[in-house]
Amino acid sequence: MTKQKQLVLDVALAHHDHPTADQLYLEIRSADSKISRGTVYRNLEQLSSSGELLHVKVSGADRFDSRLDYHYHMFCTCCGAVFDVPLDYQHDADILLAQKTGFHIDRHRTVFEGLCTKCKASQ
Amino acid sequence: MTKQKQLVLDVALAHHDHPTADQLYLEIRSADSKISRGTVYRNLEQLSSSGELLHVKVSGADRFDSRLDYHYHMFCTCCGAVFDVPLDYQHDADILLAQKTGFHIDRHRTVFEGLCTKCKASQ
DNA sequence: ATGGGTGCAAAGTGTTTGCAAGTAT
DNA sequence: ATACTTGCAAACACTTTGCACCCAT
Repeated sequence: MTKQKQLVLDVALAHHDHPTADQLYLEIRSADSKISRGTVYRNLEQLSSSGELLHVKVSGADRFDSRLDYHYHMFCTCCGAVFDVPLDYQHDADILLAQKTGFHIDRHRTVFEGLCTKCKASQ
Repeated sequence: MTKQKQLVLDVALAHHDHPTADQLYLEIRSADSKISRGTVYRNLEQLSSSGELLHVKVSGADRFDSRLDYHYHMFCTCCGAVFDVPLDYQHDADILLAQKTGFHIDRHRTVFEGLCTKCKASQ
């Protein structure tokens, strides 16, 4: 755990929205003006594959989440914001699908699409 | 509906796997060697926003699907293949989430991750 | 000294866009 | 004529990578 990696983790964990790698890079950059994009991307990748961060895969730019449990997201198609969703993860679906298909299922990712409260109001 | 757009639609509809835009471009290219990437991408975008194709958003490269009803997908993390999944679309979840959050929910997209039968066997 | 991590810049991948020319109404 | 679509190439956004260098063991 180098100090760059620690910094990447700290900044990512401080977020409760769902920043993209590049947003994190820019923010981290203001704490360590020497750190490079490559290092930030490499460390985000490592941290999420070792389970210290969650990699949220939405089309466009991937995002990172400090919440580690499996949960769903909502993507506002108007402003691009990503929210955590208060619905339970459906483990059953993974089990059922594995039974039906013979696939090995690790997990699923669900992203709801629509308008957040703000954008809904301004339409 | 230009003949380029028709060609894009025909080739896309002929698929029952889930080709990326670029795979479709390369294939279409063999029927019309003059067609450009821009045209293929533009038409795929138009066709999916008008509901003639389904745009499947997976991280990496977006894919297109000839099945128009909302349904889920399974992404093999080993070989990269994308499969349709035999589970019902959970409309309830959209309604429930809208009630809980006040968001306007259009739909959700679910992608299962794991190993397809082939990759599971070869591990 | 050695092995992994870093900064940098270049390359890669997937996609969009500006524009002149072409096509259909 | 007019509005829209095309082909092309350049630009774009996001991410990965090669490499020389640095740092901690």
